[in-house]
Amino acid sequence: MSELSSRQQTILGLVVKLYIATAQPVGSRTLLENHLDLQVSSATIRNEMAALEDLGYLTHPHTSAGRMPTDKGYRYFVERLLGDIELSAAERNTIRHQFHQARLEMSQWMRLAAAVLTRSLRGAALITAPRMDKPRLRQLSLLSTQAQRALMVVVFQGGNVLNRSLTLSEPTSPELLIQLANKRNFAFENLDADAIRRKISDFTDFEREIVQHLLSLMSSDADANPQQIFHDGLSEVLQEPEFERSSEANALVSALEQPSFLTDVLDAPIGTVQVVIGGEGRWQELSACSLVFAKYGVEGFATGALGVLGPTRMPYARAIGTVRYVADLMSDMVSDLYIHE
Amino acid sequence: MSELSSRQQTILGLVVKLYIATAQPVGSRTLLENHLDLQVSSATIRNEMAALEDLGYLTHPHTSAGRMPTDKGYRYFVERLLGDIELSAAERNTIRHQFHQARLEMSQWMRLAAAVLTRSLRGAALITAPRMDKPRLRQLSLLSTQAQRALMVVVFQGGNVLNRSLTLSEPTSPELLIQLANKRNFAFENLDADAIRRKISDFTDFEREIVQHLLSLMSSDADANPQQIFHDGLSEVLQEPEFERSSEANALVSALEQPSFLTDVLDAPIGTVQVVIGGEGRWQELSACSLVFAKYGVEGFATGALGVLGPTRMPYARAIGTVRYVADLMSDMVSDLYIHE
DNA sequence: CGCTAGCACTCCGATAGCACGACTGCCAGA
DNA sequence: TCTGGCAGTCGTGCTATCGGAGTGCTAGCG
Repeated sequence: MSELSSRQQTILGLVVKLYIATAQPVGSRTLLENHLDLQVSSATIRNEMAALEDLGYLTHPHTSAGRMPTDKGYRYFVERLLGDIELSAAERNTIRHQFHQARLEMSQWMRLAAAVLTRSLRGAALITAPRMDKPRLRQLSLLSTQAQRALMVVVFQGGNVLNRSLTLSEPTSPELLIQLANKRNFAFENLDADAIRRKISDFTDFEREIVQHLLSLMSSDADANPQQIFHDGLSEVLQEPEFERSSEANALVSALEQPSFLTDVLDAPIGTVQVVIGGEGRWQELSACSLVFAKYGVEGFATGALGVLGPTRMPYARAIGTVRYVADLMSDMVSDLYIHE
Repeated sequence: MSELSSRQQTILGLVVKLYIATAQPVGSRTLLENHLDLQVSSATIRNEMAALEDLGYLTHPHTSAGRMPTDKGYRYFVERLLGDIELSAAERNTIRHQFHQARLEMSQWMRLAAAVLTRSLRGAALITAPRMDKPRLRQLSLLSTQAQRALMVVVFQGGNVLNRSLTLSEPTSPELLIQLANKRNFAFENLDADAIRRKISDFTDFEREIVQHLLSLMSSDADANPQQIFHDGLSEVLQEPEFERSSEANALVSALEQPSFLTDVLDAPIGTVQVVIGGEGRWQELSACSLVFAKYGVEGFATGALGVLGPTRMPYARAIGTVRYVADLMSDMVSDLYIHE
């Protein structure tokens, strides 16, 4: 990314901001009218704009239209021109306050996080539940439901609860199931899947059958335990002018409905906010969108992702600030709730 | 609803069918071309169409356009003109087969039901989890997580599992919690919320605190336990021509995002398939849509709803047949899984 | 050498006019 | 009671036109 003169940076920044605000291509004259403090003429701006276009930061929808940023232009803007992106103390307070009022429950917090992002950014909020990295067993229950059927309830260290109903290969008495659960409960307490797998040779065939189910439940295998992506605010995004044409809107909705899609996209180191602009070449469906997201949770323990999806013409500063703050809050939640002292 | 002559019924039926197939207003000549067996002239058809319009079953978008059905026309069609709406044996088999391959789990079945509806009807599928009418307790666990925090895991008769983390009013030892859970476990086994509430006077303050949480978890109160509505196939619907204009699409998406909205709509006696056409006057947002849905489950025990949302121009016969069949399958699932012998 | 003023040029979008085709409504006659 | 035919209505697609917004270029100024 070659260096831009200071004046080019200013102009690029102004074009991006104005375009974000108005959704209209901005011309040299319009730019001047909105920023009277620019001490140059419109002709100069035209020259600089042409230069920025040659460098790939701006485009033209057609000859006699104003300029609008390219994805590269947005990227430069986000990485180099974005100043202070901390939320104000007042905004932080409002958000924090809402979280403190909610019940101590992950699903509540997720719903709330989505609502906060949606409301403050007018975009679609996405959030995945935190997934445990190496879940360790806390308690295993087996309850008989029918002769060859049982319900397995597993509580993990940290308070995650999963359950699954099993079909058994042979009829089994309720007592036997309880007995088995109690036995394994002590033996497996605090172990992760690998440790349990190492013990598997000690078991009878029947025990092994049960333990296989347990292991499948504990694996973070996407097939066995599909990850729910909670989303909210889709209708907000669809109101943006770029989704007037139904084909654009459709691409977005389809993308969101593909369950695998977002888990592919939402991968980031924890603590940083990632920005994917216009699908960044890799995701055709997102060509009109940007995604601002962050991983939250405690690395190596339990992590999830949350973010906001909007048109490329998105208020990046606010988005980055808000996503970061909400992710921090959610991380606190995870470490508070899951890592009990 | 006044009586129509047999010829008027035929014509209304043909208009509805043709309009559903083509999404174009159908004129008298077009109707004849598609149904050469009609032994009348186009002029006669025009007369009958005019009569049907006077009676409110058809409209005109403008003077020189063909006719299209009104909501009243659709309703007449659905209630009086729809013949055999059983699925063919082959279709039933295909669907049943898919269900038998799935794991024995409600969430899996819901996902599958949604997928089946979406694929066979090209509409958005909606489905709520079965909610127990009077849940009876099977097992209660209390696990200590922090000094003043505990995790409550409740298994209901039938194998539903819910959990919630609690904040306690005073520090409590893990042992005490386990002890309490065990004690209540026996006392509450197989009781419903009312029966438990009747016993509440026997308890110490601390026990009462816990039991309050238990009761809130057992109540089907919408605030305490918001009902998830799973949906799929939204993008299919948005491809229909009536959602070209983004405002229509938006109304639909907003409606789906309002959590309370669908629980209001989806209320029906079990066993029958309900059809809501064009929002039926009550739901503004659905004015371009129809909703074909049914309640499933076992009345008085656990029930949910499932259905399909599409444009009013929807293939009602297929929709009603498919929704009914899938609802039946889901009911079997509920009685099989929840009411263990 | 950089900046500016001015001008020619391009292109979009809105508007109007026109011909075409689809359909209705109606009337007279079988 | 039905039908054939005809006049009338209205949307659609095509074309032409016009104004406006904005660019690119060039000559001239500091």
